[in-house]
Order: sequence, then C-alpha cells, then structure tokens
Amino acid sequence: MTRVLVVEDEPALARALAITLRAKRYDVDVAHTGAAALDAAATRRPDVVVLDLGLPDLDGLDVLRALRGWSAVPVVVLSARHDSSEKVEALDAGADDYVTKPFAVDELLARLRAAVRRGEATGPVPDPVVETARFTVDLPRRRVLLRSAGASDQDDDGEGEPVRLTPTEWQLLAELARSVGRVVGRRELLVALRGPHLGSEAAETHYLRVYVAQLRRKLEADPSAPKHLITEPGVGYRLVP
Amino acid sequence: MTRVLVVEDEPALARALAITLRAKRYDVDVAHTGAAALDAAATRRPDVVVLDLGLPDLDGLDVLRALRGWSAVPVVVLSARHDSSEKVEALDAGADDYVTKPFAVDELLARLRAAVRRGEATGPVPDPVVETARFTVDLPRRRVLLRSAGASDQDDDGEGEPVRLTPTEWQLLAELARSVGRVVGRRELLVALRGPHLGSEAAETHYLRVYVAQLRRKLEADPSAPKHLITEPGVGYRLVP
DNA sequence: CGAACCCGTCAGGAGACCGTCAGGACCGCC
DNA sequence: GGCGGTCCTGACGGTCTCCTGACGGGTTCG
Repeated sequence: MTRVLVVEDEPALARALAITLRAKRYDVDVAHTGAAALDAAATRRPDVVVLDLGLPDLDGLDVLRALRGWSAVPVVVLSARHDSSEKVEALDAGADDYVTKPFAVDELLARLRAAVRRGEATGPVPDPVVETARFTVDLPRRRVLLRSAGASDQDDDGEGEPVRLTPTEWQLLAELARSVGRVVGRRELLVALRGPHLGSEAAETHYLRVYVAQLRRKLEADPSAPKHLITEPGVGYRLVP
Repeated sequence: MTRVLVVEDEPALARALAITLRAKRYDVDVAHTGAAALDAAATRRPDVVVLDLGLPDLDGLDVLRALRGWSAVPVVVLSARHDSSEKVEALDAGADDYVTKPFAVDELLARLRAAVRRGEATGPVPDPVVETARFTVDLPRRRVLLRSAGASDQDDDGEGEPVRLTPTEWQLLAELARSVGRVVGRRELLVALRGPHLGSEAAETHYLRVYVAQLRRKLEADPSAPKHLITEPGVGYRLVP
C-alpha cells in the first residue's frame, strides 16, 4: 500500500487529511512538528510526503532541506501564502509540487498521485542507512560508526564508535552512500562538494583524490588497500558494502 | 491496553467518567488539578487525554499549552461554554477535539476512539525525559538534574542536583533534547530561540556559540572537552546520551 | 626503454570556524 | 533608585579545515 506522511500542525486539518487519505486506501502517518516529521520519514520510509510550511517549531523549508539531505522522497508542499517568492523557495529547496491553501481536496489528491508516480519512476526509496563490513553510514543522523575492532568482547553496546568527519569529508561520503554500489562520476562528486562552478580538470580531480585518501585513512582498515572506498580509474569512485 | 488520562476537578463527573471508561476496558488515570495533570501526563504517558477546561488552580488552556511544549498526545477538551471563541482558542492551543457540556457519553467515547486512532498514526510518543551519563533533561517538569558527582554515598535521593538555567539556556537545551542523537541545524536552534526573524549569519552563529558555551559550563564535567553537547562544525550541534 | 598518464601521499600556508572573556543595555524586584 | 540577573554584542587567540603544490610508484603505450 502507498504510504504517505502528513506533516501538519493544525489538528483539524491533519485529521481531515488523514481521514480522506485513508478512505482512498493510503497508509497514513501524521507528524505535528518538524522534528517528529524527520524522525518519521527516516523510520517509516513514506512513499510521499505532504508538508505544511506553517509549522510551529521550525521553518518548514528547513524540514524540507534536512529531508533532502538524505532522501529523494517526493514532497508536496502546502502553504497559506500566495506570493510566488515562497513558492520559488520551496521548489528550489527540493519540493516536487506546491498547493496553496485553501485547496480543493480533489486537486491535492491528483497532485499526490502524480508525485507518487514520479517517485515510483525513480525506483524505490533507498535505505538511508548504508552498512559495510567495517563501518555504518547513517544519513538521517549524519553520523558514521566504526565497528569497534578493539579486542574488547563487549565495549558498550553493539553500535560502534562514532567517527569525526569534517563537513567536506561527510558530504563526499554521503554522496557515495546515496549511490551505494554504483560508480559516482568525478563531476557529480565535485558538484556536490564545490558547487557547479568548477576549475581546471586536473586541479579538481586532484582535490578529490586528497579527500578520498583522507576518508580512507579514517574508515578503512588498511588505507593503502581499500575494500570499500574503491577507485574507478578514469571515471570516479564507488562505495561497496 | 489503551491508557487515558482524565483531567476533571468535579469529583462526581470524574468518577462517572472513570467508571464508564474502565467498563470499556480503558486504563484510566484521574487528575483533579492542572499540576497533577501535567505530572500524570509525564509519568504515566497516556495514549489520550480528556481535559476539562474549568480547573481550579490554573487555566485549562495553560495546561494544554504546557503539555504541547513536550508532548504530542491527543487531547479532547471538555467545556461548559458554548461560545466559539473558546473553542477556537482551544484548537489553536493544540487540542485535537472539543466537546461541550452537557454531552452524550457515546459521543465522547466516539471522539476518544478517533483521537486514539490518530495518535497511533503518529507513532509512539517519544520519551520526554532524556538521560545522559552526566545529567537528565526533564522536558515536562522543565528541569535538568545533574548527577551528584559528590563523594556522598546517598545525597538526598537517587535523582541528582537541579541546575539553574536561564530561559534562553533552557530553550536551547530543550530543542536539542527533543532531537536527541540527531544534529540540529543552527537555523533550527535560532528559530527556536529568537523567532523566525534573523539577522546576519555571522552574528547569529556567534550568539549560539556563547550560549552553548554557557550550557557546557553548567552541565559538562570538562567544558573544554564536551561529551554530550557536541558541536558539528559548519552545521550545528547535537546532544548525545 | 622511456614517456605519458593516473593515482596516492605528504606538507604547508591562508583563512574560516570555534570557544572564551568581558562589558554595556535592559528588565523586574526589592 | 539601587541591584541582581539576563540578554546580547564585540574583540581576541587558538585550532581545525580547506586547498594547492611537489613528489613518487605503478601501469600503459609508443
């Protein structure tokens, strides 16, 4: 069944949406705050999200941006404002569609169906937690845990030791984790790290090499013989579990 | 079993409700005052709350607002007044439903079932008390206890020593506690502290740094080597247990 | 066999980022 | 009016991060 997450702080509207959607045979989750929304998105893995921008605890756009840091789930934004500036901002932040309140329920349903179709076209939502034999990349929590290789039989718990990564290191690793198993081209990685304006080819690839090496030093058992951060000569890099 | 908290000062009505609900196989708690209600909501973690607005000690709406500061539990409001202004206020404050007295018991039961269903959709309520190795953040009571590191074997009880926090410090800590384990972006924190209207990027982040430092001074064993109030360079902060 | 190419490693300087201290403005309370 | 507490901003020093340059090993191709 299609699962939809409704992020809406106003109880009355949240309830109305939930009832309507359940009648249409959706599996509905509801979150009233931004924090709960991010949590639910990570644990429940909805196929589509309906996001009201007028949240109490934090700006709805921030929720959207945080979500886009690790998930490609389609998002339909709800807003009371009619000016187009907010609409532009929302779409820039990664919204798939935009509906102004008050809205006709039928219209919302139609846009929802379209968003779901689009989402299905891009394949099922990937697991936001990537595990390898040596470390775990937790996209939603923005953390990477290293399997405690220490001799201790039972350190603290079964999780592992967190690794400190610099922002650039994390962005690079996250980009690879999002396409785990697949080769990621140099250009793709560089755009994620430095933005679309790139310098000379040679200098940029060199930049990548340095940071991949740094990641290997922090994550691989033997940095000179990497098992997970693999080089694809002439193309880019790949993260293999 | 579904647990319901009844907040009702009139003994006769409270008793009648309790009996009716228990007959329907609910697990019922009763509170007669607002203070007791907040306490019970924190310790017993009901799945739904029935709240009478006509309380003796403090305004029922204040109870509702205080509750919403840390919990998303569904609340059905009871009121003797018929004017719609109070109804609007209650719904604005976060009530899920509204029933005017006198009411038919069947109707209340139906609305209660609906509220519970809605609550289940949002997933289990998160723990409103965050514990770390050194201190405890008690969201409902708006308190933070420091583990008595003192040599005394048994200070007063097993709780710990309360720490005095300024309003801003508390809001900051609470915001982190609500997303415990996850990174909380600077923007998010600032919106919670200062509202949505922000100044220059540099000045605002500086403001954050000062208050995080202040919190560390009050909570961390070694403020210069924090173990729980962790900074995520370039992004924000994180509270780790 | 040498040249060209690609990759990985090390090192270092410029700059950004973070933490700390201190002091003035403001507010409520005695 | 004095006073304690809180909020907020400014200045400063230390640390970490980013980025580039130089060098060496391995492989491929002329």
